[in-house]
Amino acid sequence: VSLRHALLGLLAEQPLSGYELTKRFTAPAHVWSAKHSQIYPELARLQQTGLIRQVQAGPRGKKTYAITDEGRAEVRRWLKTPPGRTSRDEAFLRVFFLWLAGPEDAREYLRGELDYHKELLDHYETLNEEAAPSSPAEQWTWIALQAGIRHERALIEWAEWALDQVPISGLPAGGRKGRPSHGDPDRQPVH
Amino acid sequence: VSLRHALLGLLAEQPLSGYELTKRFTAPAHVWSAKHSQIYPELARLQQTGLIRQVQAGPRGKKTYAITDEGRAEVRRWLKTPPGRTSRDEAFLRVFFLWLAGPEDAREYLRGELDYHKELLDHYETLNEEAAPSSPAEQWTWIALQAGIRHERALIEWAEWALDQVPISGLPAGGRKGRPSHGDPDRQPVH
DNA sequence: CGGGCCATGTAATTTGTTACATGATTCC
DNA sequence: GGAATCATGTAACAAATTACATGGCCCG
Repeated sequence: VSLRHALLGLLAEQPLSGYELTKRFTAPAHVWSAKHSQIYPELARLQQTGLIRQVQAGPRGKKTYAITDEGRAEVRRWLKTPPGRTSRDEAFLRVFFLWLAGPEDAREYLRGELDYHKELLDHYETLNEEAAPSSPAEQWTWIALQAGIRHERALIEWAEWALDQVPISGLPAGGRKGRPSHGDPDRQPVH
Repeated sequence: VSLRHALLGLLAEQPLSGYELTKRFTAPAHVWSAKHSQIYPELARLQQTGLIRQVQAGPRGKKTYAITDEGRAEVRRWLKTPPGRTSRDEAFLRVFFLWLAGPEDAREYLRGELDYHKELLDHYETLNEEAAPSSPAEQWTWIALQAGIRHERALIEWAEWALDQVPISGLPAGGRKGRPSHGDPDRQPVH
């Protein structure tokens, strides 16, 4: 049940409403994803169990929640348990099956990945330049951001390399120049 | 509905049984995760809709399935749709909340991440050395493997860097030596 | 006064996990 | 013959998505 802890963790930093929390989980560079229809009931449950409490009521029925001491204790307890390792990356999954597509479609897919990760990197680097972390929470967000940057850089380099691995069909042979050998010599390109 | 396509994609390479598919989704370096209790019903559904068919029956009630032409077409169609981008990385999520833990616990967490990614990298590099991809499917698996390797390397470097950012409590100041400045100068370590 | 966003909720459905259940084969 | 692993399934529950539903506030 990680959504619960994600909500608690964000509320530990500052009081927020369900709507504001939803935006955090929907934003482009989101770390965790969830829809409002999952968040509102979860907030209700958290309040019932005393891990958060409503601290404000604004216009339009806005409810702002803050974490309680029990909530903070729960996050700390959670942080000491081993993290779940269930990875489910659909974009990455598809790479394994690109042999089913033609070289044309495969290249298009990789180009799409390249663009996506370039955009994300760009976004992260903007955040990084604007960043001036003062609070501990902001400092850890900054540390996490560095992971994002390194991650995106790695994937961009990979996508560029991968594009170089799949031949350009429709062009006479010789379109690509020397590819660095990698482990096994004479590795043939796909297709 | 990505599990469906993951199953189809694997069956496109070779006929497999539910049990064998389950192993693929449970293995350490798995790209997608699923339990047998989700896989068996999904296989039944895929068979009913004609995307796969049973091609063999072995001992112990083993059923081996193969993809059909319609199934292959469905994978190709899927590959042309934009990939889902729902990221949910619990281990990464926790980093944002490490300010709630003490420096001691934060360091321990990062050390855990470092170990985990080192082990994975080691595993991937072993696979890479053993790799001799001949079929197109194996070649794309190999290309995907390179992404994994770059990914793990990036995260290992990040974890090492991050460990250097959080002070070692219980030791007199001066335990750490010069940290490279990164963007903003004089950025203070956490806590 | 109308369009866009703020703001919250519930219901229906799908997806995923955990637990329950069973039995065959192989290897020692 | 007993333990490990192969092998498949169902049921109950939890988590997540999609669709339904409603209304207030703000700005032009």
